[in-house]
Amino acid sequence: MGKGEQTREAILVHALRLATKLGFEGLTIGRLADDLELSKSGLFAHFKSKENLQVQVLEMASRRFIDEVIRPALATPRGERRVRALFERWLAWEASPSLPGGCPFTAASTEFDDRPGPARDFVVKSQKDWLETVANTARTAIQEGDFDPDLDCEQFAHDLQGIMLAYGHASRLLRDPKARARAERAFDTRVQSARGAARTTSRTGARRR
Amino acid sequence: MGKGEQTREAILVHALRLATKLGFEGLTIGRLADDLELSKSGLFAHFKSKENLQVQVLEMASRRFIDEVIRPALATPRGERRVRALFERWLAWEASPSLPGGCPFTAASTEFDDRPGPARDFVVKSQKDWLETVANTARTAIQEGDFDPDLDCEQFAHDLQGIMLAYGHASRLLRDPKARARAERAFDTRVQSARGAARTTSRTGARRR
DNA sequence: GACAATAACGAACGGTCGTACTATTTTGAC
DNA sequence: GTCAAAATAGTACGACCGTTCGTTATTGTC
Repeated sequence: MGKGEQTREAILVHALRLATKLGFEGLTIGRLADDLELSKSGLFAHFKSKENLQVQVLEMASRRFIDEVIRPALATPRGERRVRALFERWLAWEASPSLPGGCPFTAASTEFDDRPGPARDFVVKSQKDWLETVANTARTAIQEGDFDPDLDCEQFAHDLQGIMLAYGHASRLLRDPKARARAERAFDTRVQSARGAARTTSRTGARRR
Repeated sequence: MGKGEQTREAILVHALRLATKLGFEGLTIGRLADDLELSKSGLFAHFKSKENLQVQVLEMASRRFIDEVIRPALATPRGERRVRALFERWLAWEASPSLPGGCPFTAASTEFDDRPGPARDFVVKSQKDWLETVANTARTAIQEGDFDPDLDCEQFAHDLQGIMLAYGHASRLLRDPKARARAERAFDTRVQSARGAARTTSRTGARRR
């Protein structure tokens, strides 16, 4: 890895940090250069525009999200347990020390929802991918016999999204110490209802139909 | 109402409009003055700082929220119906033409959650009040025998918040045409579970215990 | 209709924004 | 160690930011 790529990486790490606290518009090239003790123009040269910088920050966030949330969850056993892993990994992601302002996609979602452009496009794609991953994981939980075959997996993913957004709202804005417990309880309830009539109590490997 | 208050009101109306689309930091005095064909300094004189402007915009949003969501809902019969009214009024609020970028509190929540100051303080207070209103309404639904007496009303309010946030996410960012249906379904499911063992089928006025 | 109070304006301030250029330094291959 | 290439710095730009101040126009009261 050449020198250029090295500093570019360092810039993006810090930029992501900042973006979670100040937002992606609040993220500023001058501030970034000061913090990293680089000249504004030197930093700017790595990205050819601010829009580009924003997109690259989002791309790094996406890579990290896959590494820290999706990949580990996919390494757990299929079925409800994997759904649960996805959720727990997400909670850890949201509370990650390297994201002091919380999930960057949550911030980006409200910030770009009315601002067309490549940044918005990327956020939309990321969120759709994420929802699809959750829905697919729920589908495997059906196949494993954990979830009701009649479960609407897209609805399930949508509902999980709501639980996660509410968690961010309660913990970040309201600083509610019960936020975590609330999120877990909401999750448990939702999973419970997703089980439906799939199985009653015991965890055999048997599949329905 | 004197001339001053009149234009101040007009400014706030448009500022709220803008804030839903551009955010409260993106809201700019120059832009605001241009749009309303006022001088920057003339407009500025109405508020003594931008922070003040932001707070006053939030205050107007709060007044409108009470008029358009809370008050009408409180005019409906107590019990589950009132909870439902609260939710439906909120959906209308979020889609109101005068709020082209959606609910201003949703935007403000993520924007100010890491920025201390009077604006943040006001948003926190607003959201706490709102959650409390929802929880209290759920409590009356318990009293009416519609909801399970063991229902955790704060949890219920928290969950509704998640449903609403997910609705904004799906409709505003993802432009998902099914967003509304998803939100309604999530709401129905949550209400169903809040009923618990309170009543079985018929809607008599009978109370449990 | 006079006249104080209020509202709106115009110009300017120091700052910071993103960006464009040209120079200088540093890097890495030979 | 040389030398082209790559990375960084320096300077400047026009635009807009929030804010201040002195002036002018409008309002509402008597």
